[in-house]
Amino acid sequence: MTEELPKQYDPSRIESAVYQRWTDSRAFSATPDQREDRYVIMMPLPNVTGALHMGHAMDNVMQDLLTRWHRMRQHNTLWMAGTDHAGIATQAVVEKRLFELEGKTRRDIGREALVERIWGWKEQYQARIVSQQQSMGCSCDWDRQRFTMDDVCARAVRHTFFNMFRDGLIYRGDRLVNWDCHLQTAIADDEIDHKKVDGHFWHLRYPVVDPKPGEPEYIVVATTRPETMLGDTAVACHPKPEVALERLIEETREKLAKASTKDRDIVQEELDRLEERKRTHLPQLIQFRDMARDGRQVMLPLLDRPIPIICDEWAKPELGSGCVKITPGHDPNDHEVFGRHPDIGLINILTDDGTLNANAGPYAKIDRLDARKKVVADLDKLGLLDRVEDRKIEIGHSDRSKTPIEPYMSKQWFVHMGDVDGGVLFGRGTDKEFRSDGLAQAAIDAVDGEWRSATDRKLSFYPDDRYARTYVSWLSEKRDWCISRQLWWGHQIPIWAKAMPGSDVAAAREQLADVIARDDVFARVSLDDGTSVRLDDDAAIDALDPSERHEILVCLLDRPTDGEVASTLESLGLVRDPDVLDTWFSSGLWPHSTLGWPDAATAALEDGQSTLGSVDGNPDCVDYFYPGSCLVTGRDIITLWVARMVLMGLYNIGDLPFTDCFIHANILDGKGEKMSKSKGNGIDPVDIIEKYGADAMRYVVCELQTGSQDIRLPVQAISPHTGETVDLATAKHGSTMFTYMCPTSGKEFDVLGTMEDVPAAKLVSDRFDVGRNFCNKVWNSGRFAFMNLDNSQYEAQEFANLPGEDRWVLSRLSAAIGEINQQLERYNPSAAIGAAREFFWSELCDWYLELIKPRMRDAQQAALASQVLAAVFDQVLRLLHPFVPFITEELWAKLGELAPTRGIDRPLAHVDSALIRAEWPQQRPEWRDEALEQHFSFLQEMISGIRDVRHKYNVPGEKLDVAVRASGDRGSALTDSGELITNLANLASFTVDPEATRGKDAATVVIGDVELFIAGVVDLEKEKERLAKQREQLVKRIEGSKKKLGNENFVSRAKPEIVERERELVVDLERQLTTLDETIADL
RNA sequence: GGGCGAUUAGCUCAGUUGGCUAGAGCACCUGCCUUACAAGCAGGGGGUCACAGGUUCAAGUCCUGUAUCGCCCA
Repeated sequence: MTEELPKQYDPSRIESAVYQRWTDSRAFSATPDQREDRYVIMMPLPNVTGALHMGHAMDNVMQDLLTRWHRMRQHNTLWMAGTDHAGIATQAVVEKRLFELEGKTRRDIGREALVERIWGWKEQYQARIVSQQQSMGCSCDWDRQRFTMDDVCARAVRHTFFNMFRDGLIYRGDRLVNWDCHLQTAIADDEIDHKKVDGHFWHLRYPVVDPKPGEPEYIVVATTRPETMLGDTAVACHPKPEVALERLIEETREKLAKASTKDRDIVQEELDRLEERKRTHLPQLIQFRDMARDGRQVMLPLLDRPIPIICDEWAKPELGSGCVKITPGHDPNDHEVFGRHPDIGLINILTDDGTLNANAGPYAKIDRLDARKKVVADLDKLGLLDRVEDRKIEIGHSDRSKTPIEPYMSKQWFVHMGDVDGGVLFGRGTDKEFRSDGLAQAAIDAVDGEWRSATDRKLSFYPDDRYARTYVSWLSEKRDWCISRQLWWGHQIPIWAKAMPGSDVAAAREQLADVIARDDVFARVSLDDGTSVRLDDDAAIDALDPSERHEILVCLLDRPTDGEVASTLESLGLVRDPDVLDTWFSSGLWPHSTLGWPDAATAALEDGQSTLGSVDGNPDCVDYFYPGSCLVTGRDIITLWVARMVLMGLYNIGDLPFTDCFIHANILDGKGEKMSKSKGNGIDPVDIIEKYGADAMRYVVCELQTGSQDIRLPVQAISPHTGETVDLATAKHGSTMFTYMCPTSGKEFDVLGTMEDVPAAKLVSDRFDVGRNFCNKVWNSGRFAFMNLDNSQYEAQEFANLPGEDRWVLSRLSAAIGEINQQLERYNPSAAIGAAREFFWSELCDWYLELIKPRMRDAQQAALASQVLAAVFDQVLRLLHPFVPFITEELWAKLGELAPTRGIDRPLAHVDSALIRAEWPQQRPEWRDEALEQHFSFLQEMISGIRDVRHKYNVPGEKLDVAVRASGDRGSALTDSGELITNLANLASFTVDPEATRGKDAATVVIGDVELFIAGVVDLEKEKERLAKQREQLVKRIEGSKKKLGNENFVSRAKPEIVERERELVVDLERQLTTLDETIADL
């Protein structure tokens, strides 16, 4: 026998050693081979901005669960790990730190030095993230780890960019973008946080140029950003104010008719206002319209620039004066107006850093927010400030710098998402090549339509398909994707450019002839209207307008090219674009870039990494592991990332990166706020693991993952002053949002770990107690098993000859395997682990282990009992392994020492391998025995009944005499189970007799059709009371059922089997009532 | 403003196509240190399924509205 295990499970004693065994034996590594069954999960790459919290732990545990499950099913399983450079986020963190610690900006130290510092930050956090993931037990193939900026990924980025540029899907254009003045970069729509703040609505007067008699002297326009008036190029009024107003009134009437009593007053008020407005304002609105048609102008104050009055539906006749100022350079809606009226022109008044430029005249070089005050003051002085209104306004703030976003015209690079004439070719040059209308449309079809890839794949969302709608509705907008960022950290755009008049283009083309003839170079000439022509398209080049300014854009395919070709380009005056690509451009390629695409054989690997090319005649990694299986993530990045991966995968390879998208819950804190490190409510999974163990953490996380319902995890801090736990949902804050008061010591502590003078607290949650308890139970069931497996031998057994309890536990085991499989297939980890727990704890531990204890003490019976125990325990460890891998692997090793061969009718496979690679349990339908299970339920009910009486009459430890009145099959079955009942109910004697009667001091228990008489315990009054209570409940149920059956409609309309079931129930209940009544009468 | 969710025991959550007495864990109460496990065992109490209507023989489940909370988009 091996050394006895300690009574309490101590995860810290085994976890790192077990993990070491896995990595030493290369248990996680995946290599292409001849297996058809394969399973590939690409980790949603955490970004290197900071350490992981419990939200990431959820994501990682779900992936590890699926990975381990499939690996045990003997699929060739790859879980690809890695990290994301997260361009703007990481640069912002490092810049912020640079400023805080050294008082320097990025411009002070320069591009190269900043990028070097960011690499340093990345190394630090990547290592931290990987160590966190390893503590959790993540079984990724670490040898294949990638980083979105490493050589393999960078090459994929370059190839994709090149191909898209060649196909005309990437273009450069002047666009209104969301500008972060602090970070000085464009940011994507989804990086903006809309906040409601107290603001003002300034009403400004623009004098009418040469007003005719009866015309107003000025037109009033309103704005929340008065400084933008410096960029105004028009004032707009509605082309059909009378129609627009009438329509609004009509709509409001309809709304009123449908309004609830509560809203009625508000809607009525609005209706009154509109009707009043029609009476008072309509003539003036019509007058404005006529002035616009007449080509009249207003004088833009401060700059004294005449600007036209135009008609456009963007003007709202129901609001303010009915006229609106048009600032195409600094407002997206106004920019659309400009699109309809290009003649008005567009003026940019901003510079990159948010100060005004020369177009702002006297306001140049002033910050926009200071200029706002000055503009307002100056207008006021001129008597042109009509009034100022206080108002809640919504302002977009940069997610990264937390400063207000400005709409800003700038040259940016875009991916064309919409449909293209002639369509887009996907998977060019592969055997999966197909054509679709456009990039977005292909990604929509992947989930929404009849479309299937060449390998018959489509995309589905689990466990709730409603997220397919989120995905489709976002893609349906087909908005072009701005992929350039004015940052220094990221993949620099591989374009060299030079602007020149059309007349010079032909000459430039001659100079570049050798370069553009190369396969790895592609050149275009960008035209003013945003389109472009190929530089090698002679006819198009000759047709260029010689007086227009054009820009030659040369794209280089690969980094090795850059050296020689770039110097040629630069000698000709072309300059490399300084911008970098949006992070999602590289992470969108993740499912194939990591595998070595476009050419696995030549992928440049780092030391110690597994090769991506083919080995021993097996396929290379791209061919074998792409398309993958499942993406596991939270719902917040469906649009950001899932959609991008799909369209990039389709474009480059012609197939989906995965077929299943498993959307799991987000982890919230006790107050219902999303967990985040920067909010101070983020629990570090490592703190949980230190306190409870990795398996306990995993167990609870699995149990929490039900549907896509978000999960509340009450957070407690461990006070650094007293060591006690403090619930953060109710604790009082200290001097800041991130500090709390320790109730006992009255001292302050910090939850971010960033304050210098305040001690930091670890964050934990008592929700993990459950997991720790579960692991301890598993551990102790192991202790029990090992104590009894001394002489365990394997000998093939005939299932039918096994004792009842053995057949019962094997029947239940088979059911549990089926249930666990089904729940895992449905992406319901909570139900899966619930089923596993139910079998392990409530059936195996609570009943089976208790049942075999007497057999274990009997030398004759011990051998068989321990053989069955070893086999069942083997299966339990396998079933639990994907959920709680460390403890099961440890116990598995011990089990192997004691019972090297295990099984019932045949030896189980893989007993000598590590559990992580052992075969997943097979269901044995022939072991299911429903009748036996029913008999056991009956026994369990009887034993509970006896225990209840024992408890009620306060005879906890005494051996009792029990007689049962039962006959026929039931009687003989009970006779057979006599020993079992005697043991579990702790009886002195157990007799079955069709004629048994209640002794005068016996308590009675009625279960179904039998009566139990428990001798020597009864207190007559108490017994009457107890039975009367039972009778009352019984009568209530009978009445309920009879009422149902008395209902004509129920009998005629309900399904026959439902009615029949109800009838049987009444018969059964009434029989029980009769028995009970007899007993009561007897008393 | 538009869309999607949620509301079930003190807490955190399950509850399949409507159909037996609405479940689990934690917490609580009672009794047990029974030689695997007190991080355990045995027993128990606790719910007008947010509210109001409707459909149905039958509603936690389906429909409509209301309230509160959350998320996404504009």
